[in-house]
Amino acid sequence: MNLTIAEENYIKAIFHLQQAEGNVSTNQLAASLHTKPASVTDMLKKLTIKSLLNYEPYQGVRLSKDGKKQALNIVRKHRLWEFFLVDKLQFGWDEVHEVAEELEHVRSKKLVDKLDSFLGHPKFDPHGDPIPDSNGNMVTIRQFNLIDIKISTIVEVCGVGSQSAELLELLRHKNIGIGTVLKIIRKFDFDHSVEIQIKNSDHINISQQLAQALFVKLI
Amino acid sequence: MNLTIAEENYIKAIFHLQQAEGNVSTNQLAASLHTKPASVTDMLKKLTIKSLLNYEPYQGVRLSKDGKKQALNIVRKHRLWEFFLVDKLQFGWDEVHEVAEELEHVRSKKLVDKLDSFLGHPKFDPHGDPIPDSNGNMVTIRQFNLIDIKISTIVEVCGVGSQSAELLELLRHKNIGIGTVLKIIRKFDFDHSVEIQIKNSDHINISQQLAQALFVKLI
DNA sequence: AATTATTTTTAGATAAATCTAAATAAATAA
DNA sequence: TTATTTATTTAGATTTATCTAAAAATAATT
Ligand SMILES: [Mn+2]
Ligand SMILES: [Mn+2]
Ligand SMILES: [Mn+2]
Ligand SMILES: [Mn+2]
Repeated sequence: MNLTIAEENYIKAIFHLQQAEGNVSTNQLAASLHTKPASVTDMLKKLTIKSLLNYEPYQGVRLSKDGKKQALNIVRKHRLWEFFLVDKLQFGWDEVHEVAEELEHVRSKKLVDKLDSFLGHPKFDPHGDPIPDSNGNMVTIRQFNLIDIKISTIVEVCGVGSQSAELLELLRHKNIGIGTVLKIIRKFDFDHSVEIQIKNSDHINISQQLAQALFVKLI
Repeated sequence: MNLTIAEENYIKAIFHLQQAEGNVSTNQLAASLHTKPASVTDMLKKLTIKSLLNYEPYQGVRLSKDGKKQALNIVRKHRLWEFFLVDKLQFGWDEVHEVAEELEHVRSKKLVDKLDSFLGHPKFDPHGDPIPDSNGNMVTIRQFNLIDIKISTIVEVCGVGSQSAELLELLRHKNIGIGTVLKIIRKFDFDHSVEIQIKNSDHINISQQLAQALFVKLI
């Protein structure tokens, strides 16, 4: 069954939202897709008929098994294209999201699989998010929020909490990216900021907001 | 001014049709876009309002200056993506048209220009068609129809008359592609077939229809 | 429990892109 | 030159995706 671009964007948004919380509400979806609740309700009815999700009025939605499968395929395409843009075309990691938002809708299984080979079957996209394989499986690593790491621990940045241009601009300025290895030097109770050290360079200060937007793994 | 995918497909179709003939008729466009004449008329009115073409009822259309500029940009994207698919992703030249038909609509000037660099600024797509640069300029080579070449002449295949899967399948079978160098051995008056020789292999016979679908240059 | 506020759905419109069937214009043939 | 055929346009519908405004359901507060 072939989905329209709008339908694919809804399916993907529901997928991401239901990871965090349980049922996804109409308002959440409207906010996430920059559209209006009334439009969301219409689309939910349509996707229900296509049995991509389970929806009862006023109760929010969750993807069906088939819906989840479709979502994983779109996420796979999105992240593979992001990897391509950064790795092959030298885009900055803060510039690729929008473009991938269009490329993800190109329909050709052969294209995706050949792209995957060409890129060397990458496991993570430029933002540290795992790339599903053609069966929808992806690696899961135990990742922690930087704000929760104890002093003196050495960790590696492996993900960011949002794709916003503002966050990525700040990270670029502080020289922090996926794979950056850093040590927690000190934590301040007043504003919950964190002092860290990257490699052997000077100590730098990370605000509470920024620390909460960084996911790390122990090494 | 941002065009929809449907508008871009119309603009590109008009561009290709007006190369061959003068004014492009409603029926020609309908056939080329696999749509109905009534739909074409509607779209022509819309594109006229956007001043992308000059249209008077019953007289057919031609692109305006701006329309031609838009068309060249779409053609550029289409051919660059085709080159990418064949050169980097190992697609066959007979498999790329459909996929490029979607990729050509991804809107990002930066993407196109970076792709162009990544590919090494190719001048021709896998079917031998010239790729416009970012200003809309493309090389023009004097090319002839194979059917018109004299006996004993040595030529190089540089283009095909159509992108149809049927043609490309036949060419693949006969081991003929862009860049193939061949010699005209004999021409038969009965069916206007042509006997040719590729490199030092055996003579093979080319039907009139096939010879008319092959463009070559003198070397 | 009754009132108020919030969320969600329905009703009714609109714009884009398409279609079929009918009307009209242009081209061709008798 | 009139009649016939062909090409093109108009009229009226349909599907998809959106919106605003109003109604209804649910949740939160007195
Ligand atoms: Mn998208
Ligand atoms: Mn990403
Ligand atoms: Mn296209
Ligand atoms: Mn081509």
